[in-house]
Amino acid sequence: MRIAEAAAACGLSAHTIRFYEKSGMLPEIERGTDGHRRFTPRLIEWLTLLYWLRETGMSLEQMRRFTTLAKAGDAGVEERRQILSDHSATLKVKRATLDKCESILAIKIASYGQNTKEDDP
Amino acid sequence: MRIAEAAAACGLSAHTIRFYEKSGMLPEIERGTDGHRRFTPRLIEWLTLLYWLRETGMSLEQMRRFTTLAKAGDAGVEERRQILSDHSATLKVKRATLDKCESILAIKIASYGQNTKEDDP
DNA sequence: CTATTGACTTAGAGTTGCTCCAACTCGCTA
DNA sequence: TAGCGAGTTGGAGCAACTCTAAGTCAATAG
Repeated sequence: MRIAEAAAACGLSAHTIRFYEKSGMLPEIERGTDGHRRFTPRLIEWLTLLYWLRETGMSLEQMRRFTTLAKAGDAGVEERRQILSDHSATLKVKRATLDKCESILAIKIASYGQNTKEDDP
Repeated sequence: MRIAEAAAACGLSAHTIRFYEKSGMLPEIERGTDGHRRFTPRLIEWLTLLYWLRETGMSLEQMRRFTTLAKAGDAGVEERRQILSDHSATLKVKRATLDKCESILAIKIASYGQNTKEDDP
């Protein structure tokens, strides 16, 4: 699999995949005789996980740490679990933020019917 | 109200408030004889709304547009409503993203018990 | 057998949205 | 009058992309 296909499969752009590689967030990627990257299904899965982590706000720093642990094998499994469950906790907070904002928006939108001066400074 | 209090009240930092002002996302702010900004309750409300919009991912560009419309008064009320309801729709998408990621995390975390090789590249 | 097309490569500049720093002013207390 | 604390400004720095320029390589078209 080449980079364009990989990008389509995992959700990241080709640019971002290269950027992630350079930033040390990916395992070594094999190259073909043409020097182009070749992506295995395993790697696509990894990229897809990174996509979701990033999409929900994990920092590159955290993702780098996570990758480093994964490369180290069994030793880091406990910290890896910790990182993921911490992230899961922050998702709950983010959801509460969305909910709060939605209710503010609903009130605000409703107020426009009554009172067009609502926003004036 | 001075900038520090305003920051505490709306959730934005003093730095960010100044930055938003310079970027044209706030109405004119009065100054005291000392040249310091004075914040009215009205303005605090406005800042609080911006805080929630930004916190949930609205771009500064959108927020600038929204402010411009608000300054224009009644004329822009329809577009303002549109901006807010568009944003509300993107919040629903974001929530779906969070949910999806949470379920991926749950599966991943569970898999660490069974199979510590799970992540290896 | 060249020539062009298209997908890839790299290094590096640009963008967004802050965040912090340096150097300054002002009003106030001691 | 000296120092403190809260504010002021312009500008540098940072994260996480995102895009551009200039080039390589393989394959097909003429």
